Amino acid sequence: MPELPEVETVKEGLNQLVKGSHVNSIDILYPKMINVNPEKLKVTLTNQNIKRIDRRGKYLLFRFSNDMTLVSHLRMEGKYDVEPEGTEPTKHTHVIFHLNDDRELRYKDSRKFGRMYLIKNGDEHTLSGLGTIGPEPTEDDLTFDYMKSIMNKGRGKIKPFLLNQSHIAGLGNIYCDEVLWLSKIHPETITNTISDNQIMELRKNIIEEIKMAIKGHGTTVHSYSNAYGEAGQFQNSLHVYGRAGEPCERCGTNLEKIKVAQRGTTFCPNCQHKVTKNG
DNA sequence: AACGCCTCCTGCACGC
DNA sequence: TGCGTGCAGGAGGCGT
Repeated sequence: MPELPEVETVKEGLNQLVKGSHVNSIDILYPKMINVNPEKLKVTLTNQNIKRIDRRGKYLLFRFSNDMTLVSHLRMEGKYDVEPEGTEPTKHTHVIFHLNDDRELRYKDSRKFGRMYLIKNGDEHTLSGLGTIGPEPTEDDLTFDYMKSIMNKGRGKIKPFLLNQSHIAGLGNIYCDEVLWLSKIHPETITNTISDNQIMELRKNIIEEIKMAIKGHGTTVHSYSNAYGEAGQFQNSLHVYGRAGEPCERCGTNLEKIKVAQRGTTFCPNCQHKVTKNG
């Protein structure tokens, strides 16, 4: 499931492969995934250049030469491939951008969970998800004061709190479990009981983990690959995700898998505590 | 306002 | 073998 580091890797690949490319025509094979009707999308983006691709949280933002933006969210299985013109589309190919150099940019998605939105530049705030997205998990954007203020308002469990993109942008199920393990916080800890020292630790781990995962070109699980079709490296650096039943690297206790807010959650029952401010 | 629950969609792992 | 069943999961929408 692509999270921020995977989407960043895809963005980098797309900028190298299709930045500056001219769109000759567009085929839309699965219209349901787009928030405007197919004709409108075709009319708007045909004969435009892809100026560049940006990223915000897990959203890709294709900037076109007519000041329009195609927002693309990969959700679970979405990916982009660049292939020679005329390659037979697989059954998971949903949108094809025909470029003017005998190549095609193809959106593929085996689960059809991904979504695209067409907006004017600057109208990002009008989209329900992107419009309310929280700060990027970086040293400059995710300040301690911000973390403290939102966490002190959180009455629910920390895991779903971190998955909520309006709090912090880009964390998904994998990196959530990882940063909670790194911070020794139980995933069911009530958010506003977490001490300032733990908030500081959690913030540090979120920023560091995302930075390292981007360096490793993301985590490869299931079908994820970047626009080159390459796999990421970071799955080799995961401590809990996908390791239920294996011993914790810190204390040797077998890692457990539970459900928290309908999400599979792996953690160490021994060294991840529901510590409160009062001890 | 903040949170919980349901839905989308398909591939895959099961059990018989 | 092949069928049916249940599960996974990000985020949007809705109810509380």
